[in-house]
Amino acid sequence: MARPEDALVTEITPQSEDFSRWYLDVVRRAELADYTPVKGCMAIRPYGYAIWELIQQDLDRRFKATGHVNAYFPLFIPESLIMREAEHVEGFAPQVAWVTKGGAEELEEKLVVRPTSEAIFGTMYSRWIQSWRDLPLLINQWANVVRWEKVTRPFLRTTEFLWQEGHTAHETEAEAQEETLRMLGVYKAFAEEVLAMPVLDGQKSESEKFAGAARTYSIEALMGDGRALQAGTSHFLGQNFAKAFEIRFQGRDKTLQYAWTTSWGVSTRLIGGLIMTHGDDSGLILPPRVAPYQVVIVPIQRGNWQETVLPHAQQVRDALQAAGIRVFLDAREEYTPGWKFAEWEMRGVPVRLEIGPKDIEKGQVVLVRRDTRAKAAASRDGLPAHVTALLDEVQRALLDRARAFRDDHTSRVERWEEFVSIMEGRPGFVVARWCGNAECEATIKAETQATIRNLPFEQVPGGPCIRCDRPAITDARFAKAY
RNA sequence: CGGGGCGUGGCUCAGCCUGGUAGAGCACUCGGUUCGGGACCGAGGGGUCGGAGGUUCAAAUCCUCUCGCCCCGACCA
Repeated sequence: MARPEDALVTEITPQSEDFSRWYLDVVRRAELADYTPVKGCMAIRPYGYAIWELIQQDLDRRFKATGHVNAYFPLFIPESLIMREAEHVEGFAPQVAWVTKGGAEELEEKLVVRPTSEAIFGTMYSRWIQSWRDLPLLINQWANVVRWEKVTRPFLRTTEFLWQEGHTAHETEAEAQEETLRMLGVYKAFAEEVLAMPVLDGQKSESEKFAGAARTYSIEALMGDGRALQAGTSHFLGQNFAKAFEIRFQGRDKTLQYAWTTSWGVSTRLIGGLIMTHGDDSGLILPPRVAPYQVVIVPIQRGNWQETVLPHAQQVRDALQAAGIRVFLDAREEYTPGWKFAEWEMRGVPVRLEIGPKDIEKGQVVLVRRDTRAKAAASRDGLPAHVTALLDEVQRALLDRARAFRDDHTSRVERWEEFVSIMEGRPGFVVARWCGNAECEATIKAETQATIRNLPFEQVPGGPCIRCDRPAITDARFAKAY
């Protein structure tokens, strides 16, 4: 029996206080991350980092498949470089950490700890790009960045975080635009296929776009408490950064032209999204494709189990491992099976495999799904194929469930009163017509806390703005956001 | 940065109002019995009560300052 003092919040409620308490509990108890003495900075623990590694591997394959290569750029950026793009500085100035001393020496020029790397990429690209033959230049880096946030929360917003940032330069506007949307598509596919996290892709409003970008696109996911999470962004930078950093090339027509650039990134925030999309009262639920352990084997330690049960458990482990399944045999003697069940549920392992004397007699094992807790015996003959199929099924079921939840909490709204009542009560995405006016957007935010998450690509034309009754120019997705 | 709450063994907290020998549960260590949903018995170890200053014969407790965390707002991946 679960002891009451060990239970999580008994029900995941949409009230943000309980949900956020639940979230912090899961992060800590699933051993994903922990607070450090460094303000606003967390330590990602090995289990949490293993999830990040799986995310990295999969994304990296997708980046390579679309022609990108990895490189690494400096952590420090001289003040003069970051100052070159006016909107960019203005946008990031309140959030940057400064280095003013090196050893005992006061620095002649202050350095910022990169909040993002457009400035240094731009500087290097200006040296590397001379001719249209040098384009496109498609580079990604895996790095840490620092943003001096006022309020932090593990994975969702920390002072320092890990991410990947792709920076590309192109010959034409159309090519750069195509790249921007291509990478948004990569993110969407990754989020849905791997994280089982359905997302809505669209364009950011002017007020929400990246500082210095011409256009920003995002994917937005819906968390269990009905708030939206920006899960990835892709920016069409136009020639803004090319002009600021003098990224010029001689074109096919012999004229000197500015390149068209893009940048795009996702961060360890995805792990926060994963937790809040799939978790339940027993803790984390990991989609198999990002589960460090896809199967945990719990041997039933009865009698002389080391000799009667353990060899069978090892054999099962080896068979699953040979089939490419990430499996862990939990043979720790100091914990009872019940304790291990709860522990691995907390940590989100998609499938638990129990094996004890009864099973060995019958030539079977017991498989338990984390997402539904459904328990079934399975023959040891053909087990790897069976488990592989089960993992695929769990992966699919998680996406279906998350999508059903998201659709359930997405409504199209025509009347302002309805908009307000949804934001007050059951939260979620609200799709409504909008005039395109920034003040109107700000008013909506002030009155309801809802912001425009993005503007859908598919538009339903006509009609007045949801708030101000001026003619709408676009549909917009609204939500309270993290 | 505003408004509210909280800092006491690793964790969750009681004790504070009304000053007087630092507590509980869990976790941890050792021994034994257990083990198919967070086992049980016995014996142990561990805290200058976030920090600094003050009041007092005496401070976890009262006062001042400070640091940190959590929640609600303004800024953000």
